[in-house]
Amino acid sequence: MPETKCKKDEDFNEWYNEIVELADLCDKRYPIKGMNVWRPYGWKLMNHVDKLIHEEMRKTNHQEVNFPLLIPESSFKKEEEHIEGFGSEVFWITHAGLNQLEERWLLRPTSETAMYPMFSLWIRSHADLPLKIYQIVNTFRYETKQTRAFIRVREIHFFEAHTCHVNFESAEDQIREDKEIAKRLFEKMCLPFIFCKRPEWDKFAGAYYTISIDVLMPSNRTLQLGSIHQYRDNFSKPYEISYETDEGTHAYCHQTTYGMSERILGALVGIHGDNKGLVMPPEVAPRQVVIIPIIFKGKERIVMDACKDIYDNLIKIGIRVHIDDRDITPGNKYYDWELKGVPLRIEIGPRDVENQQMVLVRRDTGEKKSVPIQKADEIVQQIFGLINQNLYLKAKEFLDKNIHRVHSVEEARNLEGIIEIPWCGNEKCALEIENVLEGNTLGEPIDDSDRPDNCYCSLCGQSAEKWMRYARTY
RNA sequence: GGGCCUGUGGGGUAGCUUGGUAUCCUUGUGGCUUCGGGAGCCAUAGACUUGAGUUCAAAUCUCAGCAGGCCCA
Repeated sequence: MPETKCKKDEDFNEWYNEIVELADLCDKRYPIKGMNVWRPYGWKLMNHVDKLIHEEMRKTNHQEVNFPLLIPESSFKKEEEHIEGFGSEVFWITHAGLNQLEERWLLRPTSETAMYPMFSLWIRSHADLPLKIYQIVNTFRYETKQTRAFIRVREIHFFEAHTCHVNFESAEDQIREDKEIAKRLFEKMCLPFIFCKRPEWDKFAGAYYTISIDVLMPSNRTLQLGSIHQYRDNFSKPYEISYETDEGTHAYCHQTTYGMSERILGALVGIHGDNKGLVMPPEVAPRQVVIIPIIFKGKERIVMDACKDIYDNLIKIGIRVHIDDRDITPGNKYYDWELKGVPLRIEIGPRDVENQQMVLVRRDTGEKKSVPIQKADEIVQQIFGLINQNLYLKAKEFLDKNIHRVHSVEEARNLEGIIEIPWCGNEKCALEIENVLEGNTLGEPIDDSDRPDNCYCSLCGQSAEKWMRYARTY
């Protein structure tokens, strides 16, 4: 049985490193740390994830834009907290050709400071609001820590939505919509997640508050897949994004942003994969069905014809299907497509053609069965449903099993995964809990209104204000 | 910022202690035979991170650079 050298449940990090290269997702040999080459299969996969995002944006009336990569230093420096947060990790451009630039430029670490001077020009009246735009572009951060394919990189494949609203309440409505987008999107990718409201000292630089979207990787470390930020008027004031109200007065906009990256791909690989390779949910699989002809001498024609019939049948209902007619043995092809995570395999040999049957093999369970060729379209769609359900439930079960609500650090000490523990609201206590638990503060749950009544801060013993989540993170 | 380690065909490796002939697996290419879980045979291609030094002779020893990994602050 051919499998990865490193086993997923023995050394997850090594397994992950092995799999991203074996499956042709990326090439890490590019000579700059944290900048990997997207290979065709990986890029295709990313495009399919992006396609789901584009769909959501269309449904929610966001317009796509594309801003320049470079930002003048003066634009960047208008919001103080923002500079402090990003200052140490931006790439600077100081020269052009043989000349030193009069004003330095930087590669966007995110696009607030590129967009907001333009927003200031675009928005004049309440009729221009809400403004809802987004882009999917590369952003740059000079990471000094260890980099990891798709998880911690220096050139980030970044989705960012930016919105402007007449007031705080309207921006809050946007955040409600953002949360719904996340629920729909990640369900399609079979990725159960949690929302966390990040603690004051760890929110996005310049934000009023930040909500993170976190998944739990098999290593029991969390991976943040996205952020939703409420800016209030923190940026609109320094960038002078104001409008004329219907009463003729002037007011500053309230803003939100929504960010996600190729970390989604990291989660798909890490959460669904196994020791045979990737396991892709049908929604994002570049190839959803692969047909393997089993050719015997003299029977080439009838087998290929049957394959073609099934192919036509599936393509008609929009399935991404591929006939693998390479001149290598069938077994070789099986391993290849299992490595790439194709959800469903169809085998057709002379025996099947005779019986008007085909062999179906599920990637997620390995289950194999013969079904009538005529019903291919119907059965394939039905099985996609089962695969989605199975992948989601497996991941959900793992997540639920590893969220632990406890009342003291002693109880938490030997637990893996995500810890929820009562906390008094004092930053010092939280940081000390981080030390004791050797984890990071994720934030407080927002999706349940549970308050830790009659509970006491697990550190100082004062009456607890909220549940706080801790975990080891990527 | 401080410390430690590594660099050999496309990939994975042996050789380095004790200087002299670069090993094995995989992959690529051409051909014949094959095809229900990585088929076989034949032919063929392909590497010592860069520079300097020591030496008759350097993958091997020394120094420096570049690149990567890990640990600490």
